[in-house]
Amino acid sequence: MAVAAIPAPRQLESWVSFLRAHAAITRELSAQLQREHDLTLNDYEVLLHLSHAEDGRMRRVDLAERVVLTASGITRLLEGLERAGYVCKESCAADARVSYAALTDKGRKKLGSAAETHLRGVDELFVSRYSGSELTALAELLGRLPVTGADCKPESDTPCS
Amino acid sequence: MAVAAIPAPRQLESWVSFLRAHAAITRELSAQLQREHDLTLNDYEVLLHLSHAEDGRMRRVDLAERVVLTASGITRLLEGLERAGYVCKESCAADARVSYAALTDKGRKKLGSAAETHLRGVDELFVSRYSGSELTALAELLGRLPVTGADCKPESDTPCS
DNA sequence: CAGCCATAGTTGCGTACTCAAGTGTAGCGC
DNA sequence: GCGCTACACTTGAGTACGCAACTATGGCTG
Repeated sequence: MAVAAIPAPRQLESWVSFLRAHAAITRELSAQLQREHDLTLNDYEVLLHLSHAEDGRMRRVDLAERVVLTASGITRLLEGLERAGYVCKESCAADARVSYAALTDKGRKKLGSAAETHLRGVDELFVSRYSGSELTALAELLGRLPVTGADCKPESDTPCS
Repeated sequence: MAVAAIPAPRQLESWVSFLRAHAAITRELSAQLQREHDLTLNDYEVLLHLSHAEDGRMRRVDLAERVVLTASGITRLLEGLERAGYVCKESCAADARVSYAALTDKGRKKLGSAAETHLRGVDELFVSRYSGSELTALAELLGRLPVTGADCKPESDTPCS
């Protein structure tokens, strides 16, 4: 019957904490970014990834994987960032299928100011609750988790060159 | 300027892992539940919380806090579960403002079968990646994170009695 | 009792996504 | 060259929320 079952065994506690904490923190951080900079948390993450990428640009599909969105999700997200002038579309000479999202100067500047807000928030809600060694441990543990159905795929920076 | 800044210091690694892992895992788990049982991850969580509650029912507002949704979010989510017959609305004799969400037999049964899928998924994607002591450590660490702007508030089971 | 603020819940509207179906291009076997 | 599957991306339709504004009730203070 499994009626009285629905077990909430000890091992699941961390899972539950994980769910709840994520929901609460990202909600707050997203609200902060929205209020102060009119950016989503995902918008911010996209700008951040672009800023770290070679030439400040990435293939849309790789970007999607980084922020764990679908192809269509990235299209719409970038739509907004393009409209705001933070990124622009570039095409690839070697492969007409791919188009890049490239960070503009305006976007880089925006990221700089949004980063202040965001880093403060992350620090307050996340980092400050742990010691240095705890953060290291946490990073190691969380790093084992899958990132897509096909698991981790940390580097895919061979676009079409 | 902060242009070259946008620091991705070591301490933020765990934060980034946290974000990505959550997005990837919940996406997969939600897709599983949707495919096999036509339930959202949040639907499932709500049924689960109800099943643990006294008399299988909770105030909507408490439920909202548990699953980290807003009041309106809970209203709409419960709308769906009520339509499906998994929960039903009950009013409170002592306080006409509150209404309960109560688990039906059908809902309990549904939860039982969905739990198999879900627990398998959680185990596969989360639990199995850690040892017992690691899980304990993780639970402790994640348990420190805030759950709302007003922080943790683990027990609020004094509805109107 | 009247007046007032807090609380529980709902509703309108906007948004950030997803999935499925479509377009255009690349690279393959022949 | 002609088809064929694979890929990068876009588009249409639908969904799961959040926020702000609303109603209805409760409890408090005079």
